[in-house]
Amino acid sequence: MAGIRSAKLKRLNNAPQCRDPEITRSQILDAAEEEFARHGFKASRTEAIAARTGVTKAMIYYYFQSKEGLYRVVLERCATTILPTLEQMNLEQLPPQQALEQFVRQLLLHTSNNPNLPRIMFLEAIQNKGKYYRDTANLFSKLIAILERGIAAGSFRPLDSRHTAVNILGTCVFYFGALDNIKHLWPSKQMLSQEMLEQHSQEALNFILAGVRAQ
Amino acid sequence: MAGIRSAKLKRLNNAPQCRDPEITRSQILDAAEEEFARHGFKASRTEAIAARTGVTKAMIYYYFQSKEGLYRVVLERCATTILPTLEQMNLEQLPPQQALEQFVRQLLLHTSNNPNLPRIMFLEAIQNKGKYYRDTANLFSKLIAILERGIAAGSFRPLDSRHTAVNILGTCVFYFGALDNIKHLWPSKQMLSQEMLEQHSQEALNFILAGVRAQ
DNA sequence: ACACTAACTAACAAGTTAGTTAATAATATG
DNA sequence: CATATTATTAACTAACTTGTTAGTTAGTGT
Repeated sequence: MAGIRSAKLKRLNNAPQCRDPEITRSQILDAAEEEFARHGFKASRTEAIAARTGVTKAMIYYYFQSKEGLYRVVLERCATTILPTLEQMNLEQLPPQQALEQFVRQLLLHTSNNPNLPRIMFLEAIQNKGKYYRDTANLFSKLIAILERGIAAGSFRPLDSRHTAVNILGTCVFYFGALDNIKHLWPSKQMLSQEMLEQHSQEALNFILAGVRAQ
Repeated sequence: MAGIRSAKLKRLNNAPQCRDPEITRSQILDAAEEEFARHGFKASRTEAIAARTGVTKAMIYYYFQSKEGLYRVVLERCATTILPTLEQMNLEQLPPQQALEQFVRQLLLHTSNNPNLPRIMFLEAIQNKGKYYRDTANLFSKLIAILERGIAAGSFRPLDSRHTAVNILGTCVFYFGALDNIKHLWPSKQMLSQEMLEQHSQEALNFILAGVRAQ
């Protein structure tokens, strides 16, 4: 147990109280993301977020004005990356099967890197009816376009593109949303370990490609 | 604006104050199920549940002792039906393909009749880490058994049974969990209408059967 | 060394929410 | 029909949570 003076200079697990706005701000965001992904907006406690960060509750208001302000920034930070990446891939120019495979691979990679994202989006949609964030629309329309191209080309079976898009998205993200419902199936594994994420990605991809293929 | 006296005798939309414990109890349960399915345990307000029912908050404590007591009963009521039904179907005796089809049909029927169930289970798992309810285990082991039988018999491709079980369950219930994320895809439809539920069931079944089939 | 500012804290005010209680209205029963 | 019982309410309390404020500490330029 170090002296009071030195403890005062530390943050969290012996990280020094940094007094660096960039760092503090992003530490609060990280903590908030975890908290919001578990509890949703309303049931999250600003006090708990502050405690995780190792900083006072007042800092949330110093940097983000309100609990809602913090929540908005968390949502924005979560949601930015995937679409631009998909745009760059020029999936329209690939044959439908390959386009679908690339789309799914990218989505799985993205969720593997941001496992909180599906839960935050669920909770946001369920609890706040998308008041603070919508915009899964673009993702869906990209996927639907690929599916319809594939049906027209005869490489996919004659499926309903919208329902199937939902089922594909579901297969990719359900694993993350249901983490705590299913972890008992792998008693000795960490659900977010590299190994498990790769397994999930591989199995999800196989399942999806088999699920749409014209026999 | 009717007189105060007459207003006092009514419940909800002009339903008379019934004073029937059976009815009141189950009305509270219905209201609580909706509320808990939207907000989870912590963020649900007893006041809001009471208001939905058209009864005073104190009635929750009269019938269920505590908010937690009410929540437990809601969870139990949600979760009871599916497993016994599956047991009675003697799926072990059917060939794997048929067993899987029956399993999935039954699960889809059950979730269609109880669309709050998936969301409540999500929220319970995410927010409370299954403190109040676990027991998706039996459902999973039944499904895994069918899959492994099918792989051994060569009627299913060589998939990972646990991951695939998760993907199958996910395909069945994701629709209900993500209701608010996806409803924009059908601007003119009601997501829980008979028509849409049948479509979802049909498409989910096709997707799943195609997803596991050998070759 | 000194003034100045940005980052931060502790303590509190205001509002919300779970749970209680004492009284009252409807119903059943002898 | 009087009385006991059960269902229900209104008004309250205690605990909790958001947001505020007044003041403290650490760094920076002079």
